[in-house]
Amino acid sequence: MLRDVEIRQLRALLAVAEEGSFGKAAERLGFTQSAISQQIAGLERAVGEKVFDRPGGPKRVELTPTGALLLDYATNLLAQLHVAEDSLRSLRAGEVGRLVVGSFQSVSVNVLPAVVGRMRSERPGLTVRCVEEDENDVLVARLLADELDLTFLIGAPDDDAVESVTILVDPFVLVSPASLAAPIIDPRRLGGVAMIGQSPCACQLSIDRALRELGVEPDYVFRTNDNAAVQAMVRAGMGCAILPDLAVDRTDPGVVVSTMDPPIPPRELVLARRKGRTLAPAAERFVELALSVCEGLQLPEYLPVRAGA
Amino acid sequence: MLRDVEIRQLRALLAVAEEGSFGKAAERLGFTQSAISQQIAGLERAVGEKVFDRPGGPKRVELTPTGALLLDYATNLLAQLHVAEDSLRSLRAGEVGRLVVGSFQSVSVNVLPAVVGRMRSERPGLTVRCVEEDENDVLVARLLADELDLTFLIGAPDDDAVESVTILVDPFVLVSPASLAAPIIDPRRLGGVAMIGQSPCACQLSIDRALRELGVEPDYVFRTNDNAAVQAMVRAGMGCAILPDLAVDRTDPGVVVSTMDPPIPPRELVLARRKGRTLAPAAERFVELALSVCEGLQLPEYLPVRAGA
DNA sequence: CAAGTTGATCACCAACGCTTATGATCCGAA
DNA sequence: TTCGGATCATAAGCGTTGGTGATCAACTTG
Repeated sequence: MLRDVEIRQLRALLAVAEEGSFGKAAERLGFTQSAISQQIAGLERAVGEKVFDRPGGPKRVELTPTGALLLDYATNLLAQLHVAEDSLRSLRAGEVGRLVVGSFQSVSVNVLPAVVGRMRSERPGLTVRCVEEDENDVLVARLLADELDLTFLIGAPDDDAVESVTILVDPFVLVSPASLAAPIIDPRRLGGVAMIGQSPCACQLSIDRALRELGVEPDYVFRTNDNAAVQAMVRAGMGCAILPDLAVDRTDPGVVVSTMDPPIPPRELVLARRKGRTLAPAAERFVELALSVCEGLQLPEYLPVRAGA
Repeated sequence: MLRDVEIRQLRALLAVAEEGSFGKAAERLGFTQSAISQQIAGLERAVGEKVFDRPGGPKRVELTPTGALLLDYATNLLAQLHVAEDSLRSLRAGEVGRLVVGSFQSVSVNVLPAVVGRMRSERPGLTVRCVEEDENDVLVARLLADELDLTFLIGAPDDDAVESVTILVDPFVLVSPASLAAPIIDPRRLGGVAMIGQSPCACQLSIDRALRELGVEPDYVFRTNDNAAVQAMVRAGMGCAILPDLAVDRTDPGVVVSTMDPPIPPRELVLARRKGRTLAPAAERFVELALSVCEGLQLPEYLPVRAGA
């Protein structure tokens, strides 16, 4: 039945119907008249009935009712193929395509807006959706569940189904109240000092580990996952905090931000994707833009060099 | 580009996407794994990019963004093909299809309702459209212009682009006022008798020709194309009329209907179609039903035998 | 009736597309 | 780490398909 019609035959149907002649149709499609004759014959074999009445001689061939019905669908079908082609072009140009990015607080505040902004100005039609999660593992899980195309993470994950590129090395800084006589610089002096911290996320755990290696057991008097809240606590003189540089509001006159000496290992911000998974061009572009934005961030403020200044 | 994708490849795309495996898809479609591999490869060649990510090993193959986009269209396309198949079935069953029939007054009143009624009870979904024209030639012209699929005509047309079947031989009868002492039977006695006629259409002309051959010059005191009006005029005693039997209302007690002796040549009602033109099954059925309905009409009332009775 | 259309058909041949068989790759268990 | 199992890719073989070019047959027109 119709199961074995070929697109080529539908194109022939359309051309013949419009031209009213096998020969003209052949010319239009770049075939010989013989080929068109065979294509239509094949179509008629598949359909089981004639699709054209052939009056013979120089008269136009005319569609049978069956042919007219078929032409309707053929036209539609071929049009859809063109639409598909256009969509494909748009996809290639990065103008469309799902783009769901996993993120977390400090990135959402300091990196994402710039990246998304540049994406949107480059590709006005595209929508980027962001999903925020505090836990690294949750982000990885959602990436693997195909809910995310890309995700920001803290540190390259230990999962070989995931591939990641480092986009920013974000050093930890010590934040102390401006009211303090001399700001603390040496983390080893934090023993016995009241501190503000986060609940034990990946980031916080790495800080604690580093402090213990320096022989310091941190004393957290308050914990919150809201970076601004941490900073407000410090400003209020409730204690000191160690925060990723990216999470600190440096315009706040109520706190002093100091590079630690000796430093503790900085956190790495990476952008992760499923290994072996092809991404839409728009997503690829997102990675490039994220890298470019972070380069711009690193130079003025976060360069490791500054640690020695 | 997309210009040379094949339906077979879209089917493979769909099957692989659903099964998550080339092998399973092959099994479903009745091919070998190798064939599917080649079909997908061909599709990817046509599209210009990979359509599936192949993780290797027993993992599911997964659509790339391009593949997902393409699948959308493929699904749609294949669905349309199924719809087309259904439509074709309906057409074959005579459930759908344009059916425009040309007609004229006496047929519209006495034949069409029965035929259309049987069509509609046989095929509830189908709509039959009727176009009424008084002139035979106009009907033929509209048939040739493809505005009509079929048309009733008076007499087989003299045009070899048209094919016709006689569906009814309709004798002319003489209609005289009931008030008349003795109804006229011999048309030769019509000389000098006031008559009601139609304007000179094909039908009227053939009556006049026949009368003249009998040596009678008809004297029309009133002309109208409305058969009921003609009969009303006769009833009112304004004169006699010669009408096709089919056009006469025999339930009217105000007139006397008589078979003429000698008779004049009856008119033939035919159903005409364009020669060499395939008709929709519904139209073919219409012809059959028209024949059957007219057979039913002929027997009780219009049989030529009755002329001798 | 002859000329000039037009579609159908035949013979031929290249290319396609399927199958079978084998190779390469990856995962997971031992 | 290594081996077995599963998966897709690739190569060779081969029948079929689908193209061209040359007629053929049917029809219209002068």
